[in-house]
Amino acid sequence: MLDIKFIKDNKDLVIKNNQSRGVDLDVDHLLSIYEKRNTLLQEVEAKRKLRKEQSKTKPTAEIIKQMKTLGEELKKMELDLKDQDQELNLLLWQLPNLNLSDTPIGKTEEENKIEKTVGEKTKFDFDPKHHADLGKELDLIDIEKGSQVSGARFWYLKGQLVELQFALTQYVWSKLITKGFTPLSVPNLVKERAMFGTGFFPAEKNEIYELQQKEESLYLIGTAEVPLVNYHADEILDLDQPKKYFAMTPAYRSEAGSYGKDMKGILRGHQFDKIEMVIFCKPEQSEELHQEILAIEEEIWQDLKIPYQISNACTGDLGIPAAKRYDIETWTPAQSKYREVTSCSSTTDFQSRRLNIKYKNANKNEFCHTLNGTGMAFGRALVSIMENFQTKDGVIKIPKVLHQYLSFKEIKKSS
RNA sequence: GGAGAGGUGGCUGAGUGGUCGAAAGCGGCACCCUGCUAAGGUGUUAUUCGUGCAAACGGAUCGAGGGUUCGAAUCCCUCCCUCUCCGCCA
Repeated sequence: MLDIKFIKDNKDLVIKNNQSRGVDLDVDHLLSIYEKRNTLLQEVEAKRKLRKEQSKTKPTAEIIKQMKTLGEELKKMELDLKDQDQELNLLLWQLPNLNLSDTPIGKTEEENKIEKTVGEKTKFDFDPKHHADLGKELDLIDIEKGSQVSGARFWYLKGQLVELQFALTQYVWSKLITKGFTPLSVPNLVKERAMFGTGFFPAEKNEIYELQQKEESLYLIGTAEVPLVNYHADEILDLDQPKKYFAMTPAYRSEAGSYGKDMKGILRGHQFDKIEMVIFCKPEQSEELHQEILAIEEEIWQDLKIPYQISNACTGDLGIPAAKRYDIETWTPAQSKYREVTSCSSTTDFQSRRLNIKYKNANKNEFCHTLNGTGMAFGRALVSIMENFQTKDGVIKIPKVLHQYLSFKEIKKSS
């Protein structure tokens, strides 16, 4: 969320920023509502003052009569005020974060900027198989059973592939511990406020599963970012050292609007396991820490020896809360292209303002910055390994860095 | 699931219809005093919104939202949360 006063003082900048992101929102209208609201607010406050003064003493019958009509007027005005506040908020909620200066301007992901490419695209002297086929042949992925039990975009992973995921978990886990991150085990169901606070609502509401209860609905997290960032909601933090957390959770995504996309294999499902990092820091540290998160993500793919490229997401491809985002895309032989496996964003003070997360500052407590990044999205990591490490005989080699966690060095057909 | 008790400022905790944004204590900050490994004294110390260059002034906030009332921390309703006992349970 942006500061309404900032919007007022930097109208042109906000309009330009919206345009760059393809967000069509009438900022003039928003500001006029704000003006209207403030005028009304002043009138309401004047009336409240009157009432308050009279209420300090026992009033006469005459005054009680007057106050009664005043009360009725006030009630109407307060209702109006509430409407205007709601209208204002509705618009404010939709405003995207401000771009950082080095976020490329563009409309679609086609215009994302490839910052660098690392490693050679894996070469095969045979036609590399699709992970879905490998998964079936080696009895590692059962998509039919998944859809039988839960519907499309669900699956079962089996045997050594699950062991491989477990090895990846241990590997990423210990790496993040080494890097100074604190592991958290977090709620996977959150209240509406948590979703609003992190910026998934209202924009991406259709992507989130809702669990209706008696009264207040709960929502299944699409990423551990949500409970991690909300962990410090309404707090004033001591940020002499940035706070670094990570959590492993399933990520639940309804994938509304991606009908027919990536239907083969396990690239896109309603549920996948993921390790997510989140950092709380002072504003002046956030750009450096963003690079740090990216460096950790890179290190992981380098360790695994999987070729990748880094993409700096253009304005049109950024989510509402992000000011800047890097994606790592690994080489996916069966599709002969780079596919997103991680993403890390700076949300600057967008989330902290919504969630009221401040840090101790000399004169005045200020909103902190929040950053998030994928440690590992296991589904797509498994795809990368399966496809890049396959051999002509239909065997999947295990990356060296994982050997210490496993009792086997390759996955082959059991005879 | 059954029965009960609660949610007040950074913390503890008083306050059951008006003079309460709220006693007192602790903690924090400032100053004073005293020369000894520290104690005492005095003052100050919530958040947020609006008007204003500012000083300042005003509104709102006692878990959240509604209601009753001329007036609500206080009464009523709903929800959220915490705690205790019983039951159940990974």
